[in-house]
Order: sequence, then C-alpha cells, then structure tokens
Amino acid sequence: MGKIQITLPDGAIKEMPKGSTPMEVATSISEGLARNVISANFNDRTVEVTTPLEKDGALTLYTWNNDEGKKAFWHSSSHVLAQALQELYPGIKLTIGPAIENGFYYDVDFGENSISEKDFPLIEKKALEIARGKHDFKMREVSKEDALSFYKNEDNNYKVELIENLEDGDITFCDHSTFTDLCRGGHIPNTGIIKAFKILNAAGAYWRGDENNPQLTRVYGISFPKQKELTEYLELLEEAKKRDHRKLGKELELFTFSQKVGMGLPMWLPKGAALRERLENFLKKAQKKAGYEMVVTPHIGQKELYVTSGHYAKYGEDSFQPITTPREDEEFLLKPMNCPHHCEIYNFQPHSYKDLPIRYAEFGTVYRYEQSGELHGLTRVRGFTQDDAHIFCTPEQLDQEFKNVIDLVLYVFTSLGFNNFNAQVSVRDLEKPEKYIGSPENWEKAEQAIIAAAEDKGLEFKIEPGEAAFYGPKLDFMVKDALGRSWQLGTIQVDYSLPERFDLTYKGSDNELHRPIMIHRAPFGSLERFVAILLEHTGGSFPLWLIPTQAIVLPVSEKHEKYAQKVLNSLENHEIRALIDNRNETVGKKIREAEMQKIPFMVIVGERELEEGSISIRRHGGEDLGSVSTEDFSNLISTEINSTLKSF
RNA sequence: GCCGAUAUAGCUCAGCUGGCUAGAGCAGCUGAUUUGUAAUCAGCAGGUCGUGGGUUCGAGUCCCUCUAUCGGCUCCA
Repeated sequence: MGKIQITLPDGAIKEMPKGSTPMEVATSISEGLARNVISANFNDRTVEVTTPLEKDGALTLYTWNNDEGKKAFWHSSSHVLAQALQELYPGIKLTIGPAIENGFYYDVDFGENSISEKDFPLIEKKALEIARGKHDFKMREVSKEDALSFYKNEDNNYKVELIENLEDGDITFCDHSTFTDLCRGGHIPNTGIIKAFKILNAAGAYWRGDENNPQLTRVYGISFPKQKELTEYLELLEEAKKRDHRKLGKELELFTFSQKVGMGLPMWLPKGAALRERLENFLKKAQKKAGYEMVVTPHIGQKELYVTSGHYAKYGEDSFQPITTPREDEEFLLKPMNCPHHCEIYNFQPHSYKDLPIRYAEFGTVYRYEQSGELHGLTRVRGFTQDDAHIFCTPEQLDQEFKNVIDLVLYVFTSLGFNNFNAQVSVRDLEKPEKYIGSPENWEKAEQAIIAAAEDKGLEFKIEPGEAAFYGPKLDFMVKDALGRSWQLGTIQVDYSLPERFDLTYKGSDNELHRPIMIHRAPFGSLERFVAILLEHTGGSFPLWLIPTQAIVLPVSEKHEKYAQKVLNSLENHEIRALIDNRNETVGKKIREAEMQKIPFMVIVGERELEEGSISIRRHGGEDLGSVSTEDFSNLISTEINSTLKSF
C-alpha cells in the first residue's frame, strides 16, 4: 500500500495511505472535525468526503460554517427534495436542482399538474422522512449510453438533453436510498445530517432560462442541520420584510402608486419630493466641482431621433408606442433615455478639441415600458429620473475622465453609507452579436478601457458577459436589497456608437475633424431605485442631512406650547428641519410616535426648560442627551452632518 | 409577457365548511383629561368586501373575466 502526501490549507502536510478518503483525513486530524466535515475540495475539484484520494494533492475540508459546505448541504437537500417530489407525484420529470445563495431549488415538469403552498407541508414531511433514513450519497460513473437509456426509459427528455451535451466518460450518477440523479457531485456524507427542511415557494421558470422553452415549476427550499437555525432564518426573513422599501415608503409618507395613474408610475409625496431634492442638490454640488454643466431637455422627442440613436430599431415595438399629432406624418416618443437629446445639444455648435471634455448633466425623467410582471416597488418602474450625464471627450482624455467618474460614484456611495457594493464590468455576450449596435473593434476598445480604468483605480470587480447595454459596455455598481436581491445603482458606460450615429465631431489640433467618445454615467442610477435601496439599507433612518424631519418639538402640556413654538422658530432659524407636536396627548405617546417615524431628535420642553430657557434632547433609540441650549443643539447637528457628509 | 398566490375601513388584520343590519386595533372627529422620555379615557363616524359576470332561496365566502399587488422566470435602453 503506497502513501500519498495531503497538503492542508494551513500548509501542513499529512501522509496518508493511498486511497484514503477526505473523511479519513479529517478523522486523523480530530474527531470533532470528522463529525462536522460535510464536503471537500481536492486539487480544485469538489469531491465527496467518501472519495478515495489516489495521489498527492491539496485538500480542503468543509463544514456547515463554510460557504462550500453549505453548498454541498443544500445541493444534497435538492436531491432529497427531488426524491420526495417523485414519490409524491409519480410521473413528474426532474430537470436540474442546484444550490443557491440561500438554499436550493429543483426545476420540475409536473405535466398537467401543478403544486401550490397547500402542498408544501406534505412535501416537507416526506423530505424529512427521507432525510431521517440516513441514506448515504454514492457517486458512480455511467457510460453515456447507459445514462441516456436510463432517462429515455423514464421518458425524461430534459435529462436526455443534458446528457447529450456531456462527454462520455465524464458522466456520473448519484444514488441515495432508492433515488438516482444525474449529478456532478459535491454531497454531504448522508441525508441524516439534514434536520430541518422548508419549502419556501414555487414559481414558474423556463427550461434553460429561455422563454421559448416549456415552463417548469421551480420549487425553492432551504434546509439546515439544526431546527433552531431554520427558525432563526425564517425570523431573519421576517425582519427583512420590515425593511421593505414599499412598506417604509408608505409609513414614512415618501411615495405612492395609484391604479388610476398607472402601474409602475410612482408619485412622490411632499416628504419624498423634498428628500429627492436634497439628493439632487448633493449631487449637483459635487458635479459642479467636477466640471459638469446642467442642461434641460424635453420629455418627448421625434421618432426620427430614436431611429438615429438605434433605440427604435432595438426596442420600438416593446416600448410605449409613439404619440401621434393632428399632423398625419408626425410621431413622438416618450424618451427612454437622455443621451440622444444630449447628443443634439452637443451638435448645437462646432467644437474644438480645446472645448473638450464637455460634461452635460441632467436629472432626466425617462419612460420605459417594462413588462408588467417585472415591476417592483420603486426599484423597477416605468417612469423614473436618472441622475444622468454625458461626457464628450477625446480618446486621450477617456481614461482620466472615466477614472474621475469612478471617484464621483465612490464619493456618492460612501456619503450615503453604501460600503458593501459589488463592482461589475458588464460586457457583451459574444454569442449574441445581434443584441448590440456598433463595430466589434469599438466594443473591444470600450471594454478594454473600462477594465483598465477599474484596475487602475484598484476596484475589485467581476466581469459579467451579456450584461452590457446595447450600445456599449458598462461599469456597474451593484447593491443588495433587504432580501439579498442585487440591484444596479451607479453605472458608467463607454460609448463609441452614438457619436457616430449622431455624427458628433470636434476639430483637432491637426485641423481635421475627429469623433469624440461619449461616457454615459449615473452615480445613483435612478433616484427611484437609489432611494428604494437606501430605505432598505437604513430601515428609514436616513443620514441626518437627508432625513425629512431632523427634530420634533414635544411640549409636555398645553402650558408649554408657546415656548415650544419659540423653540421651533429658533430651530428653523438654525436651518434645522423641525416639526412640532402640540396635540393634546401625553409626552409618552408623542415620543412613541416620533420614535416610530424615526425622527432622529426629540426636543422636549416643559416647565423645567421654560424656566431655564433650555431644551431637553432625546435621541432616536432612547439616548437622553440632557438639557442644552438651542445653539448647542444646532452645533451638535451640524457637527454630525459634517462628519458624514464630506465635500467632493 | 409566463407560472403561482393575494385583494375586506386611510393603515394592520378577523370573518370556520355560503345563512340575520360585515368585526377589531390604530389613524380621524367630538368631549373629558394638562400630561416629563415608546400607547390617558369615553363617545362618534368610517366599508358598493379590487372590477364585471355567473352558480344559489341566499355570496365577503364557490366558479369565470379583467385590474392591481406579492414571490419567482424571462426581460431590463
């Protein structure tokens, strides 16, 4: 029996008999580890803990506390789910069942049947029953021929399709209990580790993500090694729902929708409109320093404008349809973006290279006919305002301009406390060139320019093929909402196409005409989506500089109302956004309501304050700041604002 | 657009298997109370049960249509 050298993550080398399993390696380290190890990685390949190791290599052992361990746990759970479904609904066709960030799903063709929430408890019961059987997961190699005949025998065209795209010799099945599934591997040792099992929801999903394919039922589930962890997870979900921007937007009276006005068309209430204005002013100030100039353009444009830009050919039929006029041959479109208008502003006069870069900014409201099922609160709407700007520059200026924009976006994000964003370079899908306009050479140049600038700035980013805009690649700043869904906020895009389509030029030092490059950028992305995500991140406790009401004056009784009014005036003179609550209610109640409205400071005035000419401050959350003068309070507020809101 | 679910007062929700004038809390209004750090008390008012149709002696409840919303999928200029 030979020996093999196993290198562990800490660099330690273990000598094991050839054919030892990861589980045996774990046992040799400690029994505790052996009890907890549920998956392993050997030489960069996920292996079963029961896979014999035949050669030297690097081994990483995973437990429930690693992401990889969870992945194996949930992937294995999806096998159990599949078995439960197959036993409960004979004749269904299984397709794929991967682990996801939180849990797993299985896509199933239920044929004529469908399942709904009412069926979940039964499925859960069945799955747990299977889990308790402590069935081992066993991988085995299968020839392509056998694999195909297995699924043809089951009349499962989906698995057959999957197998047909696999190489013979690279096909494995996984068995547990009486259940067999086509599977690449990465399982926990046995089903018994799964102690808690919950079906979260069922939804339609197209086979292979293509809407021309049949629609399957995607059953989402989650599982845990302890019941307590499931309970905690469900509580976490409940907590997250409390931070839903749609709920908070209503409670804090920021925005609303109306069936009469139309779906996906938000309306900003006074408090929301004021908050929006503060966001706009904040960005305007930074943009002014960065050399932008504001422009204003109309909400509609002639159809011809969008034919030129390429929008009409690309999205005409799926958009809001043209607006007609008494003149027969006249058609206007609601603007889906601001760039065509800004291009025409650029064309207002001839430009010299000495004029560039030119930076036109506009809070431009655009309208896009999003599919009805896609609308989502303020994060996905049909009418929204982009904090848009277009930079027209020379090829030599592109790199610096792009980096300046990255700085601006990062400034916006840090000012508002978004520290955990993901940067992504969204490039074209090389297999679907028909989705994009512009020459491949220009695309290549633009993609390289973005990657180079992002690298130079030391940004950590992922490259996402297929996520580009139709006219150019983008650097996107993604932020997650309360439920962990990722949304694009800030975006920076390099565009060689529109300058050509609009025949934008500048006279170079060589006295020849040249083509400028365009950078599209929006640090917020859109005010609607930005406010939505900000709401979910802060739970409505916005930064002091942004929040609608900074302080509320609470007179203890009617006797103190006059003084309270004086205090209010004084606060307003110090430019503090304050309200007064002089209802005939107890202080306790007023405090409770101010707390629920998330007002940062409660200014309590009663007999004591009246005599001293002072005010008492309670902070949101309960902290008592004691008795101070209005001036001290005002200073406290400005100090706090200045500490979070640096200038650009 | 597709799959599944939901829709009762301004808000949050009851209303079981169809059966008298559809209930509660909060908010609102009126009155009493004059309050010291998360809900003072009492009274009043408020609903064509999302829309349109159907089944039935009888529909908030069952069936269908449409609309909107929610969770996904697809899409996302």
